[in-house]
Amino acid sequence: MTMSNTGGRRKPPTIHDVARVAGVSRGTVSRVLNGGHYVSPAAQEAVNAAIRKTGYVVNRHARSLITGRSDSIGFLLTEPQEKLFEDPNFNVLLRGCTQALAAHDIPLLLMVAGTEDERRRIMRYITAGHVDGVLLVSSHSGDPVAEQLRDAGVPLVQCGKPMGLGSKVSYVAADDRDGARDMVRHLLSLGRRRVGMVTGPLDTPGGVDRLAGYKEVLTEAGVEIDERLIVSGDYSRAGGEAGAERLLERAPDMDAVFVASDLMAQGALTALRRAGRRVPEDVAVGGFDDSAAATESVPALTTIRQPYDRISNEMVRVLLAQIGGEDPAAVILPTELVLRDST
Amino acid sequence: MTMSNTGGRRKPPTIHDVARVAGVSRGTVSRVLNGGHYVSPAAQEAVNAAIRKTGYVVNRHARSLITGRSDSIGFLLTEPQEKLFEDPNFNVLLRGCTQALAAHDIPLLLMVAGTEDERRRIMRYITAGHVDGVLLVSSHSGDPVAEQLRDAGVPLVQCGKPMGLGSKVSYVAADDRDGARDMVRHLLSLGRRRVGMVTGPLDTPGGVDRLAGYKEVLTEAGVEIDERLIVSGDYSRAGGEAGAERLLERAPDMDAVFVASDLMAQGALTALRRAGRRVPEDVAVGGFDDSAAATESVPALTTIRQPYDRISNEMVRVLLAQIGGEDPAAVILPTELVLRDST
DNA sequence: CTGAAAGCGCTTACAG
DNA sequence: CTGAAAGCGCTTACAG
Repeated sequence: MTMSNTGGRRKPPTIHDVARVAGVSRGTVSRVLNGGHYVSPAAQEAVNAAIRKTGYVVNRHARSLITGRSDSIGFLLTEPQEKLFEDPNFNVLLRGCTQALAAHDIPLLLMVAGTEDERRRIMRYITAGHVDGVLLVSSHSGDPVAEQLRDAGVPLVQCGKPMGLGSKVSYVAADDRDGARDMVRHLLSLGRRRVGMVTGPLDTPGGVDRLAGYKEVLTEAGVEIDERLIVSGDYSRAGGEAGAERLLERAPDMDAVFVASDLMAQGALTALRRAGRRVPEDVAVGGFDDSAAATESVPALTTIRQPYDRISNEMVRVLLAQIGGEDPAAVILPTELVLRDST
Repeated sequence: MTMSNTGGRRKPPTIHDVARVAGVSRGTVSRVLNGGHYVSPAAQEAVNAAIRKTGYVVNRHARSLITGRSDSIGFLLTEPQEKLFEDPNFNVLLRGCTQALAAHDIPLLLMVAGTEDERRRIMRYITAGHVDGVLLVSSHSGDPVAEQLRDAGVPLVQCGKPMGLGSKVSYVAADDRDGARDMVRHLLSLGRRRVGMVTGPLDTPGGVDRLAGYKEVLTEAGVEIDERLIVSGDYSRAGGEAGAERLLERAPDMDAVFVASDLMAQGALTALRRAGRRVPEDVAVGGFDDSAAATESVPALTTIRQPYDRISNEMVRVLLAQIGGEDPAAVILPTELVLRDST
């Protein structure tokens, strides 16, 4: 049981207090704190008892001053459009990373670099060594921040595959192409042949790779690729709505549509409803992400599940490994087709 | 321009380097860093130039070690049900606080205390002085964490009014009662007389106060309060759906319903649609929050806007003041009726 | 296995 | 206004 200091902040016990109570030197206490190597069981025992008795918690500032590590991680969101915050996927990711780090007793610093000014300030903060590494979440990958951090030698893991080639940056991503393939195969299996697509932004991996998967499966199935059936979106609900509208104009005989995000698919549902098309009877709709938007939509969306829990866990794992000296790594995680009412 | 260290992390410059370049003592550099009092303009100048030249950034760990302050703030989320993360309001709040703090150059540490274990760990972390203060966001206020922090003398601001009386905790909240009054008055002005309500949880201020506002206005208007027209919800979409369903059973003649959150209102729309009621023709629906859910709903929700930007700004302001020695304070912010298509 | 000692980078009285 | 010096709480070689 820790001592409760009622009212006012009492000066917390230091390693010196622990040493005195345990009847050992401060060096020995420190050794116990740092893994217990080269410490006799008796001393170990005495120190642990003293820690419990005094309610001692290590002063991280003092420790960091000497180790040069901060024992904290930055979660950096670069979002020119302030959009990512509204993305339901972002929440899952943030929560996942927070908890994965908490399991290692590492605090997460949330940093938002929306403007050029903020970007500069945060870069200085990071490169001054105030965090040991960075979990980077940006919308349009190929972000200059990623390169800057890498060039400054800051351990870094990106969420999603970086667009810039040979950038030598760690990342964790779902298998976009394979997920898209699963969805389009599913739509074809329903007998649909006029399958439209609303892509993501084509300067993002999710934009490019999901489109690639779509085209591949169609080609493999001997279905001709019709460019009128392809429009690009921006991952926003409004973008999905506009995209579906355009598709209906250009290809009124469309009987299915693969929309590259659930949020956009939600917008597409609105456009289809307005156009008098029944979902899934007239047009089957497939989304991507399996975010909250998928279950909230009416009808609920058939979609491709991105394993966000695993993604955040892997991001943390890879980052900690890199901080520990390992080389950068890329992790691609499998997706899963989730069947609901929209197909 | 700061020096770019390409590849590998070079040892950052210290106050000693700056002193040497500026031709002054480290004490003088420190004084410039800390407000520039008792420093001659010449020295001031020389130091600033040296800082620019060396790219010096203060080592916060060393500073914290001596000042006893951490110069960071914790954003603590206590959520037994992991629910808050999905709440669209939460995002706005988190982003607002992050940016308000960034303006003061103060990093925000995100902490999630979902389980008893996490709560314990985080309490130790906080009381050990690793943050200077805490922004507390909890669903059910009257949270034991708030009391523990207050008793430990940790500066603290809660989002939303604490339920426990006389708790002497700072908080920032929207005016729930007044907002509810505005909404119900609006519904009455439409000529509706059978106005139902789906409340929030009655162990939260938003639950209690919005209900109070509802009853007051009805009474003032000479409309009898019918308990069949009141059901309680849990702020979830599903809860709103179930609530509206129950209301329709108990009071089929209901011609309007005030739902205590947009998310619940979204659920209520689903239930109404299923029951064949047109919104707003048959039943007018009013929400609360003006969250993303309000504009995403079909029809878009008439609602009460909570000024989340101001709330987060005020939370930060009050917390920093309290850290600076001021007494706790309560801030109640006005709400605003936002008219859309559901009424 | 253990203690004494140096030192991490800063701030802050203390003299001047 | 300024410098020299002490000290914040820890870790880590260095002897033993």
